[in-house]
Amino acid sequence: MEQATRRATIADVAKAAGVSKAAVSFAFNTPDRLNSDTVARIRKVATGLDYRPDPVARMLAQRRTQTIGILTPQALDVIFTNPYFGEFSSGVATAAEAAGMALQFISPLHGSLARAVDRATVDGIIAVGLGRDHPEIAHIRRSSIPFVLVDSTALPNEPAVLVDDEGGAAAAATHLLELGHRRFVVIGIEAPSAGLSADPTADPDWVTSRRLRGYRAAASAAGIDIPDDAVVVGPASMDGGTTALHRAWAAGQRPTAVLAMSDAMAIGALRTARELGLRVPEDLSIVGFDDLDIANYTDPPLTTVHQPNRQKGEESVRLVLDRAHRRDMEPEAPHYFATHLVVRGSTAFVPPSRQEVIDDRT
Amino acid sequence: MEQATRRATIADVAKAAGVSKAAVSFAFNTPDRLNSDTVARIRKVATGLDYRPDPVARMLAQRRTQTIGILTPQALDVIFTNPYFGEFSSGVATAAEAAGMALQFISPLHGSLARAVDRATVDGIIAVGLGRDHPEIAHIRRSSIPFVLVDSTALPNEPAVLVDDEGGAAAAATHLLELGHRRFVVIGIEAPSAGLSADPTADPDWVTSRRLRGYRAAASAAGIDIPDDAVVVGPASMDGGTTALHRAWAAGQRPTAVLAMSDAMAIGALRTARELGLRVPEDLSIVGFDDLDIANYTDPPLTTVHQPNRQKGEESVRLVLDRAHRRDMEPEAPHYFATHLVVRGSTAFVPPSRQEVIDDRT
DNA sequence: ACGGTCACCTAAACCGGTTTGCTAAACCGC
DNA sequence: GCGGTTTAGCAAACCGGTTTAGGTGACCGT
Repeated sequence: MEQATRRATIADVAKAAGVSKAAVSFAFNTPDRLNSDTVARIRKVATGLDYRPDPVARMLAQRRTQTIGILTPQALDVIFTNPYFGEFSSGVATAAEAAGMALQFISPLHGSLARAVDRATVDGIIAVGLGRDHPEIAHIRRSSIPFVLVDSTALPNEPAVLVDDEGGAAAAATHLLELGHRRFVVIGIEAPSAGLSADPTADPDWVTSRRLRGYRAAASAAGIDIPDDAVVVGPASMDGGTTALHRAWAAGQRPTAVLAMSDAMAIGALRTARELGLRVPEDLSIVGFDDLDIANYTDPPLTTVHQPNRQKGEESVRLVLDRAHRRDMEPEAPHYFATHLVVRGSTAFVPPSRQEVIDDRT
Repeated sequence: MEQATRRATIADVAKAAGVSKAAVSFAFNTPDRLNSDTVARIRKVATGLDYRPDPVARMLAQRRTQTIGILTPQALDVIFTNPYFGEFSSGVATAAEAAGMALQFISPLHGSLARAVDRATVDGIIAVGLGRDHPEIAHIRRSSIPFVLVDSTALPNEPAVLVDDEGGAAAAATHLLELGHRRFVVIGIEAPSAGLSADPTADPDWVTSRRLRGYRAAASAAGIDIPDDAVVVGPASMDGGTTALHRAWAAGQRPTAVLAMSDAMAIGALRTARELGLRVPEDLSIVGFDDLDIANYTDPPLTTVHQPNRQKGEESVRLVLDRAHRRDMEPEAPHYFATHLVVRGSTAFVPPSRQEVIDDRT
């Protein structure tokens, strides 16, 4: 009784309907080429056989996959719990869906990004946060798959989606300086596969370097120095933020304000502050970066640098699709988005009491 | 000068190396079948030509895609910003990576989940949160792609990953009852495409129904009633939680405790409490559900029902891969995970002052 | 009655790999 | 020096669609 349950192929439908494979294909893809009665008949037979064209065969024949890939140097399990990525991907998804494109995530497979790229069946790649030191950039390039770089200035002649990191960072620092703060701790994002390089700012293209330049530019304009030992880094997560600030505190840092390079880390810092018995913003000001949805829901609500996360995602697919369609390869200028400070509740004037504490430290 | 930049195919490599296509294929996949010198030569030629086997052609020939799909009835843009999904997907990614599987997201394409399923090139599907009312379940079934249901009791005879929703919910309610609370507001998750059905508990399989049963079971065991108008629903987001609690308040509800069915909504409720001038937990207790990472970072830290989000993801891929490999289709029992209450700082004894407020209401 | 159009449909090539016989040569023991 | 077994590699079928280049017959005007 039990059928062999092999799916019906286009040949089965053709035979059953007494037409050629081509006719069946036409019936679905370009029905205008067929008599409408024939189309109806073929469609009916197809439905009866529960025919569903094999998407893989279709991809091969058409040489396009209708899929775009999001590539990240970090493993997916960390990516998916990073709300910044969530918002960015959300933007990607919006635009991809509008364009009828499916979405695939490309991340190191057994540790190798190159292998993952080779196995990816995509028409275009959106590569997020690839530093100059990532050799896979060259690999992607050679693969001749259109791509766009996000948050990376590593390849100035390739299409890219960027934000004004330095400007945003400067605005954050300036805000704190205007509130009277002079002693900062900076919480940076560690490079993904930075490997052994102890210096998080070794790569001048890495986001931490860019934002740090912004902080320092504003500070030095006010005659203030942000020394290297006031900079701590960690993974861009809440836990990373908590740990980083604890580490700075343990190392003797007694800031009145914290400049965090991501909201997730800022939320972590918020917790460290509680654990240290510091009230925010009365005892310690904290400003984040990203302006995640959740920045509005913390207590106090987070002062942070806004960047258009979802919009960056949408723009990325626009660029990569653009490039996939007209392959003329004219080098496109990087697309820069503006950033701006959003002042909420986590920053305040520097308290005189804390000022003493600062002078206390040796 | 400029090459035609067509990628080298296996035929090109074969010709250049003076061997057959089969030999090239063997050189990469089953080198044992060839003389090792030949393998080396072929590999060298391939490298020289920058040959990279077309993954699509390979999929077609092998009839497997090495990809698993995560299917959701909601659009991807909402999924990606839902931290519960993030943690679940994180678990999926971990196990998928270990198995060498790529990950694809399947969500309604131009509004149609069925169309999205038909276009998906996956070896297995992990379907999250599909209610009994989703007709696409039948579609997936017919498609003969192995699948596993997550958070859905709609198909008792199919492999599924579930948690003890009722038990967890009962534990949450019991905890509050023991703290003396008697007046609750329940914040539920609205059904995705519930459509016009005003009643969020219309579908007894829907997560909101399951958890509500748990809350009510515990309450009625204590002789307490949770009336329908103490139940408000919204999307499972922070904003959904904020709005829902505001709506309940506006409708005259004056609870001493809030039972939220997701941590995201609980965080939203936390904000509503602040906006209403209520301190948590002094004036209002709030307990969430999910035990997201962030539940540890709110102020106060969130009392919530723990469920193993990542583990559910990992188990899902294990089940679906299992089913894909040995296709014997023996119906497997649903896999249930336990839940348990995690008491943190957002719940406390009901305050006498608030008790008066309650008696105040008309 | 005949060449020309047009509408409709087909045969066959193609996409780029994998896999299944099968053959030819080398090796082997006796 | 002969049958039997390995070893190495090839040709061709195959996966399941799409697409191109015709072919067939009906209709049409003259």
